[in-house]
Amino acid sequence: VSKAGNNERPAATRERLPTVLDVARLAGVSKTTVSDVIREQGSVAATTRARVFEAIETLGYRPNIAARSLKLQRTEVLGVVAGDFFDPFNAEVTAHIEREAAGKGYRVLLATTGDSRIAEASGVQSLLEYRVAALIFVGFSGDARVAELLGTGPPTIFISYESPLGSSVTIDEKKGGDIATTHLVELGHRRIAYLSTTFAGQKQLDRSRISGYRRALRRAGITPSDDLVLRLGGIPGAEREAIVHGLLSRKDRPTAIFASSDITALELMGYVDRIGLDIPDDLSVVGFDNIAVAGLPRISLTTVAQASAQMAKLAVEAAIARLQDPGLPLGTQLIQPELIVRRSTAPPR
Amino acid sequence: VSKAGNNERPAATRERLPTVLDVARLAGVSKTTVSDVIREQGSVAATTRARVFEAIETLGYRPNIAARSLKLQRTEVLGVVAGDFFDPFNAEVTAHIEREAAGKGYRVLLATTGDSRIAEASGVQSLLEYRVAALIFVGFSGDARVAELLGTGPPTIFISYESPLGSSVTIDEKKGGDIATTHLVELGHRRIAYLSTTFAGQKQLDRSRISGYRRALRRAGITPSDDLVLRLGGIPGAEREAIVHGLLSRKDRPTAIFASSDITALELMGYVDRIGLDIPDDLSVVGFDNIAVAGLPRISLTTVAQASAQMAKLAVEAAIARLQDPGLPLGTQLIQPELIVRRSTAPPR
DNA sequence: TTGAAAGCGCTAACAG
DNA sequence: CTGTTAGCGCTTTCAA
Repeated sequence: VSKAGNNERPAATRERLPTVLDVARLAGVSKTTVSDVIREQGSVAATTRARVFEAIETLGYRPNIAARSLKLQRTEVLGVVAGDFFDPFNAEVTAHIEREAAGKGYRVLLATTGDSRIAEASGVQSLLEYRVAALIFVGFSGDARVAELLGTGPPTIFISYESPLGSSVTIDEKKGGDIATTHLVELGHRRIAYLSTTFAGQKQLDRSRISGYRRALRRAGITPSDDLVLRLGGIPGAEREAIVHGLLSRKDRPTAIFASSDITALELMGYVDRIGLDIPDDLSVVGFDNIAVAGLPRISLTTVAQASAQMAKLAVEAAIARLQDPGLPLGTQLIQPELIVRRSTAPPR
Repeated sequence: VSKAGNNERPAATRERLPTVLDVARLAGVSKTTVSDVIREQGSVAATTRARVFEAIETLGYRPNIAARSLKLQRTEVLGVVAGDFFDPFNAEVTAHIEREAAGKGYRVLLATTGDSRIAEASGVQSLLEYRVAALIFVGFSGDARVAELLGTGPPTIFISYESPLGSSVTIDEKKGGDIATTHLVELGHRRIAYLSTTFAGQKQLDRSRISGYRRALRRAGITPSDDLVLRLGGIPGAEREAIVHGLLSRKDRPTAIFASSDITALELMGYVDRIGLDIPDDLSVVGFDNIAVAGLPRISLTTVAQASAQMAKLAVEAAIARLQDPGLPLGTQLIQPELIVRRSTAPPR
């Protein structure tokens, strides 16, 4: 890390930015008129308007949003709380939320939690201090402190979570777990394991997917075994690999694994490759999310697709709808999961 | 998409949130005292303080940041302008920026551009209206309109870009292009192509990496050929594949390709797999960025690493330093690129 | 140790 | 069609 200074003149002490008053003076009108021109409201004579625009231009005037929000008692900012962006699913959803929000004139204020409940709670607290117009959770731990904060908060939308605290946009998680497992059952697998590495917080999500997994097994006449359910959230990487290694070394090792997310499936594939087992010949793997990389030929992961763009769109729309009509009832928008069959699954041999 | 309403009572009309004044009244003190307690300033008697805290608690009071910023004439918000999050490199850097900023008491206000200059300009404009304390660009198009906006703006830090408009945190792009190409040369390759799909905006970055590529070729006594430089930014996917297919169908086809980013390399690998060529036996591929998936066994992409966490940290630190001392000279923090050799490169056969 | 009052930049009555 | 004025919630002199 080297450092190359350059000889730019240091920025002069930051002078005050121009205000409506400055513009008004320069244009020879009152504050109100300037305000009206900016907001395209009231009726201002064309010539006056032109002068105002000119003044704005020459001064480089930019409205101060903080002052406006203070007066208006509302903001056009959406608070987004997301786990982290190392799971591309979160990043993709957040990107779509931002695009969607920007299209509707809203900005996104971000708080990532890095899978820490403390960070989650303090992030939410902070977003609330900014008086965000609405809050969108891209995944939620269910933390009680956060729930309490939300009580007096703005409209809240949960993605991939359901709670009476707000509206939800989620796929049918249980059904997702079911179709993934059913796919494996139909291929002829009997010993099917479940693997999750989602952080300790994401309990609800884990539970729904597992219950779908169990339902599918039972329907096929297979008794679910707790032995085959590995929840490795919060466990460090090396230890995780050892546990998976253990699972795959048993004489009655599973012939298929349903991973609770693509990122988990990818991690698993790494372990499996290192052990020297072949996917799908020795082991079938199904993921969940259908992140972009899952479709790469090298990966070709069979997975349950969540339409991230659609979910983001619905979440933003729901947030704004609740904003415009606070009386709107809460509800859940349930998206249908879709199985994407690729080459990581095959009949057991 | 089905919709399940539930019977929650609709939120009552949003009553005004409590203010310092409400707290003051309840605690039987003045606004000033409340303010002092909150900001842990001045000297307030312990008993008074306790009463104030109690009032805050029962009222569920939360300071209004907009009002505070208006008074203080500053915010603790960092504006982040990023291309999009479909390139995991951007997502990773942004995630690190957010973590780093949060640790220092700053929030991140986001504007993604989706590779559109219009979105970039309007996003910056909007962030400036929010009076962000500093701006961090995760990649920049170099657009002149934006440059103009920045003239009167807050401290600006560019990641992966250099400009007199602000400070920079970037790896030595030219050297990166050089070491990637040199690696291929040393393996014995002579016909080495360059491929980029970065959006039309990212010219500077493309240019630096290409110039490193050319330098390495010349050093090896190879004359760079424009024929082998493919810049496919802005060209739709199907057409791209056809062009790459064309390149790889020539009788004197290249035996190696240096891709300007991992995401481009991944895309390329997909095309190559579909053509039926083997990597690395028929074609060596080097990427740039070292995003998380590049290390997956299935991908095992040789690449030039950019330390995204470090870059984010330096960018946030630089931003805050400039905030605290506006007289600080601009400068570039140059990070050294590092070649990560994996299994996508081998000698030509 | 506490309180009164002014003002940050903006919008919205309400007059003229 | 334009201007005056009050006030959003907060911090900060300056007095008491």
